[in-house]
Amino acid sequence: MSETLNLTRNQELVLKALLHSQGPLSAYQILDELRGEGLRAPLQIYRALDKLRDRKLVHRIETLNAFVACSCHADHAGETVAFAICEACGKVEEFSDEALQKRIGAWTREHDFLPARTTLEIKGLCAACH
Amino acid sequence: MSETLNLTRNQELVLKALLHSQGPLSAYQILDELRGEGLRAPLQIYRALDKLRDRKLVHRIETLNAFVACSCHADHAGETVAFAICEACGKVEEFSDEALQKRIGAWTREHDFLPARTTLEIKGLCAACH
DNA sequence: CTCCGATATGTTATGACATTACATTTATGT
DNA sequence: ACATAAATGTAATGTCATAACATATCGGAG
Repeated sequence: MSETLNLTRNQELVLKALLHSQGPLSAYQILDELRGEGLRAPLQIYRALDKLRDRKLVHRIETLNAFVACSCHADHAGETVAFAICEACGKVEEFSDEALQKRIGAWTREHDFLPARTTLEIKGLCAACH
Repeated sequence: MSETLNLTRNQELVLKALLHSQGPLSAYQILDELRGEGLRAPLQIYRALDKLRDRKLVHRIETLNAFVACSCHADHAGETVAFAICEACGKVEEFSDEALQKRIGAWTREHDFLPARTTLEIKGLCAACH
């Protein structure tokens, strides 16, 4: 799978670290996990993350300063991705809601605002934690 | 006005700095503006910001690591506040959209997620900048 | 194949944002 | 006026992210 994506070694290591993780990881946590693989500097992680984010294989969670592997198997080009973040267990649920996007689009049209990127993050307690 | 809010000196200085600003300010930018008033340490700013945020007089823009004075004169207790951020001129438009909140509420109910705080930030170009 | 440009990597240093810990002062209520 | 809670001052440190520069690797054109 990763092979067909033509990832470089560092990119693949970073993506795997995120895929194996239960929750989001900060760049420095990823670095710590990959020191055994020879990675030493934060920039090595950030560079890999940048490429992975370009390809939508990884998302940044703004409210956590952390990163998650994309769990949406569809190709969400252009789509806004949203997150529900459990403050108890740390799990992050990624979703994309058509109606929500329409509603955001309606607001931006009404206000003549040209949207580029939308960040939507909901913090609370997931089904398992309340 | 500020007097009726019973703000402390530091809180008032920080709030005024934000009110006088065209756009969002980072805590360190606020500090720089207030050195003349005798403030010296980041913590003095962060503490004032925390109190102001508790009282919803100030909001944090997560995607900018910066803060804005609340521009909504209504009392938005419990409401989700959203932001449209112009990447050209830096202006931040604060808004609260009923339909949007309903839609987010619908998603959380469907997924049995108990929401606490929602962050919604749209980056793009404002009417004046495109 | 070999050369070249583009891309990725390695490394050090530094910048930007935020908090911990502790001592002191000021405000508030009884 | 006294006790307690809230706010303040200060230094040090922790966390997140990027700049600058040198080197190596990949992929295509000749």
